[in-house]
Amino acid sequence: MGLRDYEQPSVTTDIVIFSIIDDDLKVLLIKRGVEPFKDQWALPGGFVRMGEALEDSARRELSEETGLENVYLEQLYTFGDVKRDPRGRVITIAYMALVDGKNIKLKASTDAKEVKWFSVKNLPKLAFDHEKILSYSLKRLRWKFEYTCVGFSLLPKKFTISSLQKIYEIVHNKEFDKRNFRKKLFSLGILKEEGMEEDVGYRPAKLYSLKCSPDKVVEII
Amino acid sequence: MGLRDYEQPSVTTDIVIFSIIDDDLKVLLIKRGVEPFKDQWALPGGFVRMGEALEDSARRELSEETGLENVYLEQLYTFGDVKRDPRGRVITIAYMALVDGKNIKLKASTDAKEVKWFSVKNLPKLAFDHEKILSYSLKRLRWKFEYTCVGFSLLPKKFTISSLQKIYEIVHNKEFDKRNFRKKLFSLGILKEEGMEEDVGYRPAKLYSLKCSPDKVVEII
DNA sequence: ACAAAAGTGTTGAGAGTACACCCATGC
DNA sequence: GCATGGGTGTACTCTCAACACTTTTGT
Repeated sequence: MGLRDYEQPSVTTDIVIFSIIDDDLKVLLIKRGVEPFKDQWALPGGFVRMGEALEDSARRELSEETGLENVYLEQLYTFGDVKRDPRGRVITIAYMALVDGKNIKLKASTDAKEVKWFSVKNLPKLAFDHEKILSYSLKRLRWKFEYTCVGFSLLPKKFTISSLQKIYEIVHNKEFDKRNFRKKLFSLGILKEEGMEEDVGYRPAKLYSLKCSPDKVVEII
Repeated sequence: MGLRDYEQPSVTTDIVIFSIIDDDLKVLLIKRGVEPFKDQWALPGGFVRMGEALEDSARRELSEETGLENVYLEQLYTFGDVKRDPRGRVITIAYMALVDGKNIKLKASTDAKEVKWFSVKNLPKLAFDHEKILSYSLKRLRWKFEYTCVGFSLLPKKFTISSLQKIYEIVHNKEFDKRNFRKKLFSLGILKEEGMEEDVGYRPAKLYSLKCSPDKVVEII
């Protein structure tokens, strides 16, 4: 029996890009330039090309909106409700990316009139089932923060302990004790010393980098 | 721009059905009755129908092979390598089901010549990328066992503490201390008393049921 | 009385939590 | 010398791990 004996749905990838900007957890949204949902905010995404692996499709979207490559990217979940797209049956594979917010220049792409960071505390109404996708990603993000090193991906390669602590405080929306946070991190043996900060207007902090993969399972908090 | 302006891949669901039978972790495989990979073992699966939600497709496969409904089912991951199917571009959404091994009558379905439980320690060569899918599921299974109540889904509604402990020992392939295991479980407050075993040839044990959802996050071990 | 599995407590070690002060630098 | 964030130690609590014997039932 051949493949064409079955009707085929369309397949897209959508990508939830998180970053920390101005001490706030933000997500990147685009304003749609085409129907359906023209002029509404939505997650960046697009059709998977025939010869393109799923992750490559997500990376392509990511790069089109942010110009970034080599960032942390993980497949989240596949959403395939029959009526999630008014054009017909469209199944979407959602990805989550974590990027270092500094040094990103946003560029509006072909399908998007506008590209903007939104605080997760203050989101607009979203197209399709993107609210569902986003709320799922937020759960996953918080959860992965506790059990893995993914949080480090929101920072530059070399970072200070207190910048890392701030990231954790923002994502979990609560404060941690400085001494306990440092003690825990050092005890995990995942940090490598990388010299000192320079040219800051106060006592320079030590810089560290991550020795292990961001996916490594460790209980950070 | 319409959906048909893009070539469309085919979409299937595959399902990894785990059970504990004869004190061993088993997975259900079918022997394929059609090309490609005719006569090779594979995970049960099939094309997603146009008006069918993804999870419904997986439940349909599950029911076709085992006759079971209302079992624990979770979406795992979506595999979409360009060359994973020799017929063309086929993206598959993998699901994992956990079933109580007793009282299952297997039935060969239309696409399958044979249906059989295999020990995860002794698997045959599998069709497509099903070895990758299976190895991913095993990781996820062990991991979910530690952090959630999913393990209970491998048992009947009412179970004894020692049958539960045995499940955990089989999945993690190591032994646990009886007193510590019981203490931990009781301290979680997720068990409800359900009377006693009857007609066993030794001291009857108390029966319990699970008060919470199998997905509830608790550190069991 | 014996076989088979059920059920039960204590102790020691290690991890987590709470808590406050001095230090290095730039201006 | 002062403002800014960097860096450090201790005591208490709680959880986890190790460990062996008595109880109940059927035969």
